[in-house]
Amino acid sequence: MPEFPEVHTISQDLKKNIVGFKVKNIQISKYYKIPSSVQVGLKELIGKEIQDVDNIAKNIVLKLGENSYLVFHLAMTGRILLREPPDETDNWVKIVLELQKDNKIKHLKFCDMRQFGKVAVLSKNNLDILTSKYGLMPLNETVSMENFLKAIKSKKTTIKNVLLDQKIISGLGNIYATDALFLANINPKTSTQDITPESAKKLLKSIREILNEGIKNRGSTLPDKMYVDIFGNSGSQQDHFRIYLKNICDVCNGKVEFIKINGRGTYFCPTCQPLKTL
DNA sequence: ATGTTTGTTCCGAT
DNA sequence: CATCGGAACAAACA
Repeated sequence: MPEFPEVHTISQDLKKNIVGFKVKNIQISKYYKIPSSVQVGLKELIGKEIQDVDNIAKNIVLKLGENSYLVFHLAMTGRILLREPPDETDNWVKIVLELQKDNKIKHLKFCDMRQFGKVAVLSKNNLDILTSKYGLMPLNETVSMENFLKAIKSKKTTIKNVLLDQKIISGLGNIYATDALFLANINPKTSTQDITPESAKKLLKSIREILNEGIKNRGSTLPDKMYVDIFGNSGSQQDHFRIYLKNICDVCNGKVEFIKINGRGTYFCPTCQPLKTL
């Protein structure tokens, strides 16, 4: 679900709206099964002030002190909502942080229908360890085509698979990877070993274009409405999908093919994305 | 009842 | 060792 543009939208909106607030109380749903160590870590946040919010790959990171970071991973169906009381109407609420600044109260809710999401309270050292597990961030301007090509070639698999491997390239999920490959005219089944410097250059440019557009449009909200921003509003990138969910190619009017690669639904146009082998 | 889903991890097979 | 496919986590929907 949330990929980089969605997570980035959430973390930036949180930053604007909760920095300076203190954690007044924390409620954990009794139906939500998390390790007791995490429950203890959460309770230790009471009384601390939110100093900063950012994201590391698809993780949302709240800084509550030099050595105390609250990290959420939303996986498929996680949501972060910021509500002002009274506010009892949200579904699948697992954790509520009651925040206070002066006389203002806000409720930061972590919701998760399928419960594949993760929450953790990490020390600076453990946050650094988490950070080190992620590969290059395509939007980082210091990433060159050479770095990117080297990362791609470090694994022998399909280009689609390597784009989704967070240890190699971080932030892309199924939707944005699918659209970026279409934009770069690369067949998703192409072997990483067959990617040329020219196509790597075009792919990096396409990934940046699609991620920046996703950020500008505040993410993608599919028909199931699972992703919404912290205020409960939908994004609009779904109105600009290049090939994801489509039946007919917008460019050539040919029939879009739908296949599974590593179990993930993959759309591609056989005409615009021919399979090339060296 | 079956198949599908934006993510990640682990296991066994190859 | 590298990689793949499937299962698992759990819930809603068509």
